[in-house]
Amino acid sequence: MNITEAESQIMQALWRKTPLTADEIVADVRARQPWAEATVKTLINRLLKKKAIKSERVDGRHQYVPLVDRANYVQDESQGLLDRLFEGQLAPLVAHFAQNRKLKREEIARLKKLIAELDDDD
Amino acid sequence: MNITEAESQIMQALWRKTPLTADEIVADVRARQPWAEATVKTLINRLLKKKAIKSERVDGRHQYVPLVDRANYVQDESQGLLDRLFEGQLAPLVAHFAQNRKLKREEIARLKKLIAELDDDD
DNA sequence: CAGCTCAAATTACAAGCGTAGTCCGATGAA
DNA sequence: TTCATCGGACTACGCTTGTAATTTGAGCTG
Repeated sequence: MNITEAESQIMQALWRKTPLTADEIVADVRARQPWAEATVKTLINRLLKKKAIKSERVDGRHQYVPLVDRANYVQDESQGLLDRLFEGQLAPLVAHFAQNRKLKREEIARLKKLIAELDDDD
Repeated sequence: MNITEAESQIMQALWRKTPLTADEIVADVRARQPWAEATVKTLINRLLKKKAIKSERVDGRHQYVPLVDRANYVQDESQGLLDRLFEGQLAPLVAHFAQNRKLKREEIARLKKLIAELDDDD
């Protein structure tokens, strides 16, 4: 039930806008990836088989809709990374980026604001 | 030159302690994964072929040493995730976790401290 | 020296994946 | 009605990955 890297391009398209026809997916994906049309079609079919998306015939054409939720997917992927590399926690990741000076001033500002709001919320 | 999920277990072992003999790697990895010894050996060899680790014969036995740097690997993986799912930026990731209430009070505190220090540093 | 033992290297093999071409059936045009 | 077209389904194929067994080679043992 795993969505592969390549397949995730199709999901991204559907997450941006739903539903889409096969053509629209192809167009969206091909704007980003140098794949043949047939390749995108294959990916769509694999996702159908995996029940990650579904299709319904709407007057002649197929419309595709995601069945897996983006937030969910993102959560799983992210947590997976944290688990593999950062003992499951977010702070060490942030620390890593901080240490490696991979944070632009603007990002720091955003983070700061975020954290502050968090505090309020909680 | 890609390190797969399974292979990364061997890397983790070597990053924890270097150098290690094949036996030691096997022991370390098998403490975490239910893999046959042969499997771990295979992974070691694939990493050798990929030049992700090297071995040197030290009186009869082979000693294995990582050639790729952990910080580097972590950086690449993390950035990859950010690129794929968060427009390459850290703040959206943190925001995602925040929104999904995946942050424990303690983690928030840690983040807060981190960000504060960052500010100082910078 | 002949065999045994253990580590290292080689080989195996199915499933998944990236990448894509081909086939088939419905729909519209002539 | 026949033919061309087009979208969707099916087939293809080599590479990678997970998982592991088998073979080889070097040193130890008798």
